[in-house]
Amino acid sequence: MTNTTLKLLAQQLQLSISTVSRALKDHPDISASTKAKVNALAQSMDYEPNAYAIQLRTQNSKILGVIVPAISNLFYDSFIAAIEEESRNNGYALMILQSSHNPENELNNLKIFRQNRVSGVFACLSSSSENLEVYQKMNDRDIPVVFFDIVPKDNRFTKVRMADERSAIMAAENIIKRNAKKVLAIFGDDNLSITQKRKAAFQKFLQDFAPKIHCSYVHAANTKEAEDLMKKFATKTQKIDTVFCMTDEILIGVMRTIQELQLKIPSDIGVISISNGFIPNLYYPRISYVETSGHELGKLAFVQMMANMKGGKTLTELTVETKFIAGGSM
Amino acid sequence: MTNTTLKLLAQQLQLSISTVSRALKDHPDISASTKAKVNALAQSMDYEPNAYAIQLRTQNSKILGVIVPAISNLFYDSFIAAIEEESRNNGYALMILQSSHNPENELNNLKIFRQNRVSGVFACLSSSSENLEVYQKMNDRDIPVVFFDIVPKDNRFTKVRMADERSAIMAAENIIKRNAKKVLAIFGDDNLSITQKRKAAFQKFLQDFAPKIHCSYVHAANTKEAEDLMKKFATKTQKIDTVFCMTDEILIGVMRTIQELQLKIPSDIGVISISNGFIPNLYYPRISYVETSGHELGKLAFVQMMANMKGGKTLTELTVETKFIAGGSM
DNA sequence: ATTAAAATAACAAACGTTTGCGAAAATTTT
DNA sequence: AAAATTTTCGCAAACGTTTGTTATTTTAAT
Repeated sequence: MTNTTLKLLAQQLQLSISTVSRALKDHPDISASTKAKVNALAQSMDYEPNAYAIQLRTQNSKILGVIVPAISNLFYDSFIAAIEEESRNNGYALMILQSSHNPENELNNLKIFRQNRVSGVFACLSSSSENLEVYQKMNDRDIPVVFFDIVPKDNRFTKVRMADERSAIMAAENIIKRNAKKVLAIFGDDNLSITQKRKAAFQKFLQDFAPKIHCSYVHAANTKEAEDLMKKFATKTQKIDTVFCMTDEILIGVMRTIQELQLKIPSDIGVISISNGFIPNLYYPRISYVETSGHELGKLAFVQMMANMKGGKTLTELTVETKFIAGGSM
Repeated sequence: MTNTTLKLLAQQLQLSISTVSRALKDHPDISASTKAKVNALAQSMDYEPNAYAIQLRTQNSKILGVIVPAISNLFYDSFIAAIEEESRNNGYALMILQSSHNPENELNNLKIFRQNRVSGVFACLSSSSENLEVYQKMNDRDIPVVFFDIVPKDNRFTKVRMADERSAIMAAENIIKRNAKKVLAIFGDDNLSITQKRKAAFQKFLQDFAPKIHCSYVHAANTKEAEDLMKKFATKTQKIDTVFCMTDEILIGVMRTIQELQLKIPSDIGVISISNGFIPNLYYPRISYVETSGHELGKLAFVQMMANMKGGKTLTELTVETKFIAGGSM
């Protein structure tokens, strides 16, 4: 069964293609009566305009590209869900590709985006040290690029990200408020700028405002490392009384150890993390966390995208603020 | 800056458009020397073919549509990740739309798919009692539809899903093996056929092979309900010794209560769930579960899609087998 | 040196739309 | 009733490809 086209409708109605086209878009040139006829037939033959023909003619694809490191990820999920919603409300569809943290895939994805003439792309870098030339070329072609989460230093681009320093400071604030004495602070991959920023801010704040607190700074690349680190520090003679987890992965490892050692939260140990909130709520008591909302970030990114597409360039680095969500773990 | 087109290349090279087109696809009619020239220029002007023009001409979009209830979902995530990977390897791109469990959105998404002339669609029903006519129309238009996870009863369609009965039986087996006396079995939304199947199989198996076990069957629509139900049953005089959780959401609620009441796993209470494995591994000890792999399902779905697209109709309902993953909770 | 065959490249139509422009029909104004 | 205006619609070109057919050139065969 072949698709219904304008031509087909036109033939059936003994009208020209252009008249049918205009009738369907409620063009003032067309009389009400023919509009009615056209719409009726279009409905009954369930005509759907061919998006490809339209794009070819209008040079406007109504498709936005998204590159994420992984779809299977709490944070990126909520980010995608947010821009999907916004896109839908604005007549756009999303083409989502994952880079799997691989720059080669990322490049290939961009090629697909260009072949599909996306009107814009949301990109999360798969590696911090990246060749940005290809993104620049997109911008040159008037295809706005909005970087999110893992963004380049280069400020020729529009970027949105969480307020990383602020969130680390918030965590530190609450550690001081808890009156902690001995803290274990577990950070993520040291190569990521996001880690460095958070760590620097956290460290400085603690030293400035609570120099007496003894804090051990360590890094865990994954859940297992976090689990082991926690075990090591929790069984020392000089026990820690508070642990800070920079990511969900770290929190998961830490919590496994806490449950294994049957430590009581918050009396034996206080726990605070940075998270979008899903993982912290899996436990009892709920873990207190500084919220980094992929959803919020997605909304902001979309606004920026629209701004870029409408007006001229808005070359700014915007951050979305974070807030502290009190659970029962501090 | 305008996009590079075949026409542009042809003008620069003083060749016809058709020659350039054929040169780029290594057509035997074109001499090696011109091919070289064409490729060189195409490269330097970084030409990317316009996917829309190609689709218009060839009537083949190389895009597959996916409808999931929610992107932010462990199971669907892994499903999407799997078909994304397969698609990429086969030259397809994905258009992912979420229905948010809303049939109206689902309908609208299908419209977008048709407008974009997708070559096939993977669909997870947002409601069990659904008007399938629109899907039938897709099939009539030679657009294969592969239903996954939540599938219609109607067997005009290709369906893939987890072996729901088997997984429920596996759980029951392990409950018997544990020598449980008093069991709480929490199932999900009773309206879903997936729930009914699992429950029926579970119940029958338990009655047939261990009629002495006392089992309470309840339903929880969300995490909170599961948490409350668990609290109610765990504080009864006649305490339960084992709990079965049909979904991750339920497991999360149950675990919150278990932690709150400080029950010891597995001595005070045994826990078993059906899950893709992420959530069960967040706890200590790790929760034993029957694995339902979205990844596996995705791969199977893709195979079915390709089969449908190549050969004739393969109207079958395939299931992917599940396996029991022993944690320390039984 | 002719002719036949093979290699190479150009022509043109088609895919389904949109849209500027012009033509015909209907209506209003003189 | 003729002219001016407005309403309604059709024509044709264009978007960037692919591909069947044809034309030209080169090479090989007689």
